[in-house]
Amino acid sequence: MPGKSTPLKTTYHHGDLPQQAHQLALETLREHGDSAISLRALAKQIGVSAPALYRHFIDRESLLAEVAVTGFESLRERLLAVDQSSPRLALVDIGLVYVSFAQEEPNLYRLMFGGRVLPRGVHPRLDMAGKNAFQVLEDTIARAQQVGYVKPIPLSLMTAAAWSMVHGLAQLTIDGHLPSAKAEPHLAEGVVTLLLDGSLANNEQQHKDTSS
Amino acid sequence: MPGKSTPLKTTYHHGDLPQQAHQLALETLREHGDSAISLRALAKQIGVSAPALYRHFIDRESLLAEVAVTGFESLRERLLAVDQSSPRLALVDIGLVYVSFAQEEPNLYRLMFGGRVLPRGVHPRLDMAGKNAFQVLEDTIARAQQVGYVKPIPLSLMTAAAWSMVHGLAQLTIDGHLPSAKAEPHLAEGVVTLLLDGSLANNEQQHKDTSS
DNA sequence: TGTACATCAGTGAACGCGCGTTCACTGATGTAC
DNA sequence: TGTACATCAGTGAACGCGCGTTCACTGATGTAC
Repeated sequence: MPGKSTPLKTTYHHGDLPQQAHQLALETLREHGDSAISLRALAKQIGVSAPALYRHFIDRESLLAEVAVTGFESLRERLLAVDQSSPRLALVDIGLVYVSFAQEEPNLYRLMFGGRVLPRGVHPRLDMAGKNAFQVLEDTIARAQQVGYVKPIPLSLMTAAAWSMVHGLAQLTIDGHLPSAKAEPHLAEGVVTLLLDGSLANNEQQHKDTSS
Repeated sequence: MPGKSTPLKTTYHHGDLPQQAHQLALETLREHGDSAISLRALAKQIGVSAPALYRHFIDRESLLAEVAVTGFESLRERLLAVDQSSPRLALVDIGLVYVSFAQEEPNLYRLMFGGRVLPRGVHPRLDMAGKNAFQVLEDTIARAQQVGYVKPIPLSLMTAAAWSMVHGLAQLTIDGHLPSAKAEPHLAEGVVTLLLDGSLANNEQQHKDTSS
């Protein structure tokens, strides 16, 4: 029965346990949230004994941390895919991609940013992955600032403001405090452009943006 | 032994169970987060049997909901206490008070807005309490708009933007993604004024603000 | 003012559950010679 | 190419735990007359 999906193998060695556990944990997370992830249940579904998982994960929390890490990596990739040819549009798009990610993966997003389950400073790889994703946002702002598009105020303040905005918007919509993307398709766009064109944009000075 | 704190009573009736349970739950939440709240542990600490709590709370979740409700009420009171004589200053202060609340009560704030533990639509009183707190923010923006201080764009959009900003800033700082208020005392002020003076403020038109 | 009685707020015992994790182990795999 | 041996990836059993919740109950309280 355990060899059902790999009928050629006669051995009881699974061969793919860590990846499969990771994948199943992610699916459970998506459907039922992080608190529904249990090593015993995972092992049972995979068809393996629970202690087997301890060959690959130190404990439950480090499995969660791994899932969160890949979450940050996938967020980072999406952010990197944004067209950077126009600093202004890039900023808006970064914000929208960010919010979309949260809306498509609410439970993963909550795990990544929830704070309760995986506090900062405990899993260095996780902290690093978060930083890397965040870095894409900061780089985009820095680029826009070099080109004169955003106000000449400290980059860290600017970034904090932009990040707060998209993060807050993401959280409030996935938690049902603000109308969802379905109910109000243009809310995110409105909010993000309001922030960027208002707070960040340097309206008192002609900038050398290369976009149309 | 159970009558230790109320030595005059000879009866085993507690008399104050719901309030005391509520209070102790709040303290546990503050120190260890919502997942640490258990009815059995609560009852044990109070010196009462666990089933006794079911005289006053339908289940664990409704106790959590009650705690969250009082959280919203206390947030609302703090927001209402803000000086409203100057629309612009009122807006900034509302934002700062909001963020301070989250920083002072991170676990309570997470319970109120976490989304995982208490989803919207399940506890009507909770939803209402959240709405009432939010309303203070909206009213403040509306007032500023009437006076011409903020841009003439839809109130709901404006409110969503302002709320996203403060909520995001709150979450990111309490979860350690942005420097804490201790490390960067002026971050919140900078971010909030950046938003308000930039995105919301109507810079192209003289407004009739009554402040200095 | 006294009493019968309904209601209320507790009790202890128990159900049934799932969890993370450790232990001593066994069988499979890979490697050095 | 064959073999001894270290290492690796699983196993079943068990530890110890706390949880939410239900049950039938008892003793206290409040109320109608």
